[in-house]
Amino acid sequence: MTDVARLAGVSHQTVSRVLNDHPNVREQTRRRVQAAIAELGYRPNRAARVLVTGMSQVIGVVAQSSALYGPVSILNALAHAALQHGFTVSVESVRALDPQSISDAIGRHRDQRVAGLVVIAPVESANEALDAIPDDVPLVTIDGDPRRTAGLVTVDQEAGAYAATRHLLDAGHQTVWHVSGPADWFDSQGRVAGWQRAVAEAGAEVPPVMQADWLASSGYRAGQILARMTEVTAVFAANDHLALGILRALHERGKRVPADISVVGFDDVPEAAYLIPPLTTIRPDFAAVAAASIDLILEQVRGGQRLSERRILTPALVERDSVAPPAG
Amino acid sequence: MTDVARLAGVSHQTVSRVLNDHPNVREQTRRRVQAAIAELGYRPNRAARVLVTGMSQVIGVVAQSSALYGPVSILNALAHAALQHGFTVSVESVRALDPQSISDAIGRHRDQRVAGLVVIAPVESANEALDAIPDDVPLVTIDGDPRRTAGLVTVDQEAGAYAATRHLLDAGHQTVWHVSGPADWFDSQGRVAGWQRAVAEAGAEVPPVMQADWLASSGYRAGQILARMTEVTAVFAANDHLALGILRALHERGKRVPADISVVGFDDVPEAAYLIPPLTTIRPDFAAVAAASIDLILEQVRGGQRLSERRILTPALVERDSVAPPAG
DNA sequence: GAAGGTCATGTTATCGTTAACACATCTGCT
DNA sequence: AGCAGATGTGTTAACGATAACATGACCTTC
Repeated sequence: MTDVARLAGVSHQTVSRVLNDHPNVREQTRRRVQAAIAELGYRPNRAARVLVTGMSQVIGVVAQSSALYGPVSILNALAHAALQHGFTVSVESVRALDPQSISDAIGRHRDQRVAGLVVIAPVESANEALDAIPDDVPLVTIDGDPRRTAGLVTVDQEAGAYAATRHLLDAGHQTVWHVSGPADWFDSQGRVAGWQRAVAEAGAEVPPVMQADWLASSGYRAGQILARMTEVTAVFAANDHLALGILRALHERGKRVPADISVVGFDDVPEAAYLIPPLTTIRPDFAAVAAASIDLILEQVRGGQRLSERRILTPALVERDSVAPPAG
Repeated sequence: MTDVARLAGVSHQTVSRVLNDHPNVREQTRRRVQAAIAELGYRPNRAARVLVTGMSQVIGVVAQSSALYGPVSILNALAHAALQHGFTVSVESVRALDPQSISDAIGRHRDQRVAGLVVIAPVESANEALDAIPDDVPLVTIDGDPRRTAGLVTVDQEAGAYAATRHLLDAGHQTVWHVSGPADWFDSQGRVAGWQRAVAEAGAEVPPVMQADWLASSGYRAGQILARMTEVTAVFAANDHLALGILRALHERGKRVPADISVVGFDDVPEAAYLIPPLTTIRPDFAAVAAASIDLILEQVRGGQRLSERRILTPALVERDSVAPPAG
């Protein structure tokens, strides 16, 4: 920086002003400094800036490491959205969402002096660590506890589940079965709630929830059971991978989809359109979730205070070929 | 840090020595300092340390943002492997792997003073940006150009493809067709080469390559063509999602798998075992790729010089139900 | 034309850490 | 006892940026 200042014939402070777009610099001086920067290929030292300002241009993200489509899509979109505002994201992946792991990850972020924190906190056990974060750190949770008052961005799981179930009922099914994600995920809870509401509103009997995790393997196991029950004609799976496993189990036992049983998924993974049969599903807008999160966090960074605003995004139904009227 | 020093009754330099595990500190002093650190909840300021040492404990990773299973798995495993050595990874996701985007990402990493760089560089266009990196920056490329001499970690695409093709030939098929990934990916090129070698070695005719990308949609299109050609009895797909699309297209046109046509994929995504039928595929060890990369980069960080070592990992065949002898 | 502003720039102090060197105090050996 | 070398600790300077204040030049305004 000293070299740049010397070459441009100004003080280092003026260079700093040019770098930070301060208003009080003569146009001519600014150009001279910029030329010197370009000529020397100078790049500012972030660490020095962070040291003196006490804050980096980085958004810290905490997420569970997984290859699940939803979280991965959100992560990618977060990086992209942040970049458009001149920020970088730094992701701390945790193995499991226990309070200790989460607060370790948050600690590592705070050591880096991140400007704000985005935590993908889909389970209850995250709350404890979240509550321990000092109030002066901007915070947004994605898929977090709907009951918490902090900044929250999420897709409306209940509305999506309601739409999926409603779609099956509208096709003429008496009732709809549900294969759910892990019980401790808020996503699962919301989807169960939306499904129950739709079935109950239709005056139908609400079948018991079939508990699973998010993977095709557990969908397959649930499907094996569903295939044995002759009264089942419609299933809403909590995500597309579960649906994939169900499809396979039904196929194995000679149940045709959608002729014998209709299935709806959730997420609209890229493969959904190429399953046998193409899967009707619910599509959340992950890019919008990310954009809203970055928006909300930057508002807090600029304002210097916590915001407890919520942004809830409604997902859309994508119709394909896995739903038909019941056989009878 | 000054507070800690005062509480422990030592100088700040001694605190620094305790923090960095310097040998010349009396055991008793060390304990006193550690107690003070714990009592005050002191955490060192990374930025100050980076400023003075000129290097952070961060490994910079450059990857294309995508939800593809392979890259995502590697990313997660990299973070985990780095953490075990006290390092953090920082990922810069680029939209496309053009030279400009890559060198921007590398520039952002260097501004942060990363200790080393891991670039997932599966296409030729990455080379240009890679060559522009100064020699004193530790560098490892994953899935990079096999012809480059820099540190390289990759799975042996050719061996995997050879095993897949061999497996089909061993089942009795006259020849094997191949649906390939994008032509500019080294992964694709390696898989094509392995497939060709196996077919040629068996003295069979090598069919033309069917060009696709990595997505189920293009697998579906390729499958529609394959299904029309009565002589096709065995297909090796460059990845599992392609295979998924192929499976669907074959099913639609009344071709049974594996009775009429056998299919092998690549990657062993978690859903592979639950396709219709369960997919025989090649499983690369992504965790091992990540571990080798971190290993190799840390060796360079410690040694202070570039290493042009290569670590090539052989993937394994996973047999399921999508392969059978030809019908005739 | 003197007072008071604004504008453009420079000077100095500071952020929190590690490096380099200086200085005691021990240890073991002759 | 005396001295070399190890051991433990303190002092000072630096890393590269921004903040806060100081300064001088140029406008207004009455």
